[in-house]
Amino acid sequence: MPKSQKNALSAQDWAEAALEAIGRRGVEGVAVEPLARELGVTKGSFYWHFTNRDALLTAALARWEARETDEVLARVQQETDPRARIKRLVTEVNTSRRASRIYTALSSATKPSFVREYVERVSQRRLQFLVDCYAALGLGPERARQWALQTYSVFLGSLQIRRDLPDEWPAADDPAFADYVRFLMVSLLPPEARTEDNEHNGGTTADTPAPDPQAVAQSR
Amino acid sequence: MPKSQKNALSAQDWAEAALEAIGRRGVEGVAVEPLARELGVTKGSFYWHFTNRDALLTAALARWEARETDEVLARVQQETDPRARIKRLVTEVNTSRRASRIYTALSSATKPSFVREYVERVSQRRLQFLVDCYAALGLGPERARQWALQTYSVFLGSLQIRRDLPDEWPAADDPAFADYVRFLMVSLLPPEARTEDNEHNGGTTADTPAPDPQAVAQSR
DNA sequence: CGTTGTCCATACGCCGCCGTATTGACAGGG
DNA sequence: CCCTGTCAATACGGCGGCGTATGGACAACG
Repeated sequence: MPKSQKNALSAQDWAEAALEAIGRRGVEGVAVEPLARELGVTKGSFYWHFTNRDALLTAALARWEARETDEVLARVQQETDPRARIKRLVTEVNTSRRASRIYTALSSATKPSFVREYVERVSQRRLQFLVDCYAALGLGPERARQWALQTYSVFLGSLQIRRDLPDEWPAADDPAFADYVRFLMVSLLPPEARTEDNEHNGGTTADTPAPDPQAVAQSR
Repeated sequence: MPKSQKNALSAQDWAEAALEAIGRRGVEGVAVEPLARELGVTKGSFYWHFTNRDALLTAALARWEARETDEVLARVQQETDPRARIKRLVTEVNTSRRASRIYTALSSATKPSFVREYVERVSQRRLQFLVDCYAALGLGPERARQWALQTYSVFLGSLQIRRDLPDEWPAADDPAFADYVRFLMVSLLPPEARTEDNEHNGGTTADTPAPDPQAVAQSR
């Protein structure tokens, strides 16, 4: 069974290109022939790797779901203190313009109906993660849910504002950005847990030894 | 110049149908022939009222912009107290599922490039309205902007959550909804202005005599 | 009763995309 | 060598949507 016979494309390459197209042109913009042109090949290649366009979309969605749940949450979970985790999630909004474009594109997509399932699962896991964070701060289930919904709203709304009003949003390197994040954390943490305004610990669970491997920047 | 010769369609009818299609199938879903079928006519009718598809989209967008700025803000401005206005804006999220679907569809649209201009103007005016509300509470420009950004994020994020996780969002008639709104208002009002947790006044500007004409419900 | 202007139906050519069928290049393994 | 399996180019039919061209139908008005 021979393998790479030169510059052979893989199904993963197609799925990644599909994700890129989703971010730039929306789900409807994932068309086989234009994608093939961008990859420097023709449809003949595509229909060897996939049975049809829907199969490509499912592959892309599976990739997206993996990245937006396991990987991101694993990164955030390096922070052990719930406050630091929450702050980390809020700042993660500014990590990738591309990721936010893909999310909003998928969220507003309707045509391949199975897209909604993926969006729902990813959102569900993100929200549950926040609920757990607030529960770890000692809040009851109802209160934790309310705080989590509020924080997740800010998270999603920030994505939207960055897209609709890019001029109103401070760049990640702008000092106003750090100011705004500090401001947000005051509203997004219950008063009992508001011991520090920075990513230091407070004493509810554990310490925060993570050296912040993935930084905030890379935006714009 | 004869006018209505029976059940004649107007350009407004087409624009309204286009808006409906945007909400249900996205901007790409605004196709002339399917729309004509839904209206019980053929393309011949359309190309009498409009020169092409882009003209229809601009008409629909103009309609949308008028409704989402002047009309909504005029309604909210019936509240004279800034706190009541802010609360009103937050609860208005739940007035119309249709309006939120149209907004997210437009926000994620890319293909007719002029769509972005409309979205930007509407977002700009909404945010500015919030900035004015917080300025009326006595905050300085920088603080008012931070509070407004936070509130607008919650506003937009709530739209998104209602769409992505409909089961996690309390219905407008659910008592949990009123609970959540009260909870939000605590975080969304600066401490100095947090005199009441309800829609009563506090004494910064004037009273709140509006009899709440458009209620919250109609959701789901 | 013809004329004029409004509103719509029908028919056509075009283009972009989907999916299939067929053929071909090219690498390894026997 | 040839044979098999991998990856891709080409060619084709079909469909749905856009825009045009033309020809009514039908009211109002003289």
